Amino acid sequence: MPTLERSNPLPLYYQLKEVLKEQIHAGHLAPHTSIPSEPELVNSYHVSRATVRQALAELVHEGLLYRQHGKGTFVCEPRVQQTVSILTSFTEEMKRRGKRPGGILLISELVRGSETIRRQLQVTDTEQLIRFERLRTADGTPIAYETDYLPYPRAAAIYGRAREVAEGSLNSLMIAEGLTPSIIEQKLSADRANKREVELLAIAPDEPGLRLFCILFEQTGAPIACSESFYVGSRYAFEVTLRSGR
Amino acid sequence: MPTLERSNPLPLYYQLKEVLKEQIHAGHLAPHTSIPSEPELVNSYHVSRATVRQALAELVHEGLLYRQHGKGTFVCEPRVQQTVSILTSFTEEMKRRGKRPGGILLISELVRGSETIRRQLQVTDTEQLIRFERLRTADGTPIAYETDYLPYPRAAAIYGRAREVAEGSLNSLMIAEGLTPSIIEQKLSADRANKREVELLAIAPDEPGLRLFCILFEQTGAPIACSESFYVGSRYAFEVTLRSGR
DNA sequence: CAGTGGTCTAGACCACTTC
DNA sequence: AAGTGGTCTAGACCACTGG
Repeated sequence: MPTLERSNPLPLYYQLKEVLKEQIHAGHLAPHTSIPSEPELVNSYHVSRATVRQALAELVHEGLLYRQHGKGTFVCEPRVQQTVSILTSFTEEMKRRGKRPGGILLISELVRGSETIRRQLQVTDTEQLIRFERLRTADGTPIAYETDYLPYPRAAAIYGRAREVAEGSLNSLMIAEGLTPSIIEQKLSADRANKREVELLAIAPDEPGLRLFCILFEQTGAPIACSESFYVGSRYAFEVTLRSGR
Repeated sequence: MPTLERSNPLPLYYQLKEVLKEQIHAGHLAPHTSIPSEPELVNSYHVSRATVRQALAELVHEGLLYRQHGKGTFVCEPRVQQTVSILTSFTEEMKRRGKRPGGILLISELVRGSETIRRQLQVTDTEQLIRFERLRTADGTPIAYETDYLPYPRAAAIYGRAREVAEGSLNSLMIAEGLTPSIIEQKLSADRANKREVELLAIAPDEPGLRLFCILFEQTGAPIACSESFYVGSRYAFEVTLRSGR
């Protein structure tokens, strides 16, 4: 049994979480089997009950465990453990699905942008917007056509590293530059492709697809990016797993 | 200032949550303003710091508050406070959007069902499935066509109250019968309508729409229902708000 | 420096489940 | 009755933020 390190800068409850996660993912704890009780964990790891409970509460929130009053704490089924994923990151999602993510950066420029987008990004009247146009691929097949907007003076570092966006890693680039998306607001509708999309995605003009509008916010609610994408219907479906009673 | 009742069967941390929620929704605490600090709440409500922290932690999880180490606890913007809602309940979602939800129960029957659906609902070889077919409307306009499946012996009470499903409240009926959906797995793709959908929804044969496959699970991961729906693209768009770093 | 939230302890009592 | 998780207390020390 691994032990928790008090010299480790990571908190004890976090270390305990990692240990339990590791045991679940390694298959040492099968779905619907109970994990050790709170007093047992207290004795095994030499921490207080409050620390154990903080670790367990977070794992319940993350969908790895469920608890039943008077009975015990149990391991969730793998399907329940899935992360929520209606495209927080195209690149990450493709990897999750076992596909090779790729892309082409078609345009990167500074523009004024429409009033709607300016309002969404809450820019002042004189500020400009960074605009990227990207073709996104999975295993080499074009899947979607995406346009991204970021507020210029704020995301200037991103614009300077535009070449890296070509590889499809805008999301990780934003995190690296200190613009961490914490809230994602999305609107998803069925639509037909426009001319440019038909051409670049090489599809029939009446092929149905999914149009996704997306606004990213920081934890505080400050907008840091927005995007519009068209996903070819026959090549991509969104998957979402939600846990209620959070 | 409201006080917490120790005679109240509801836990103190829960009562404190309700008080804070009430103050936020009433607008007494504006977005990005700080709420009282932990010691202040301890003194005001005569509870321990752990109780205060449990209340605050849950409100952070629900997207009502955010915290900054060393600075304070702040009220999130309304948009961040939105509930995640890619259709956990059509009826509830329509109310949220200010539309009058309605529906027509076209069919309620017991069937064997396809092997795919039987596998998803994990029924034994001899068990039957309840099958509902529903037209779902908002302000009288047909929005979607939905087929629901539930395992028969388990959801027998639902079948007995099938008439109530007509009003579109299958979700609340399930909760009332002790089948509480806790995890929702959804797959959303762009598609064309089939003949029956074209007819019942009164749309053009090539009108694009959203096809939603949905499986509901209990907290334990046991499946309790699944459904397939077709939403008319020009009449409905899905909205999702996600909070990462949960 | 004082004030904030982040982590942690060692207890206590209760409600629910199982036997 | 024994074991489980649910709630609650009264402390403690730390790390981060601001003036």
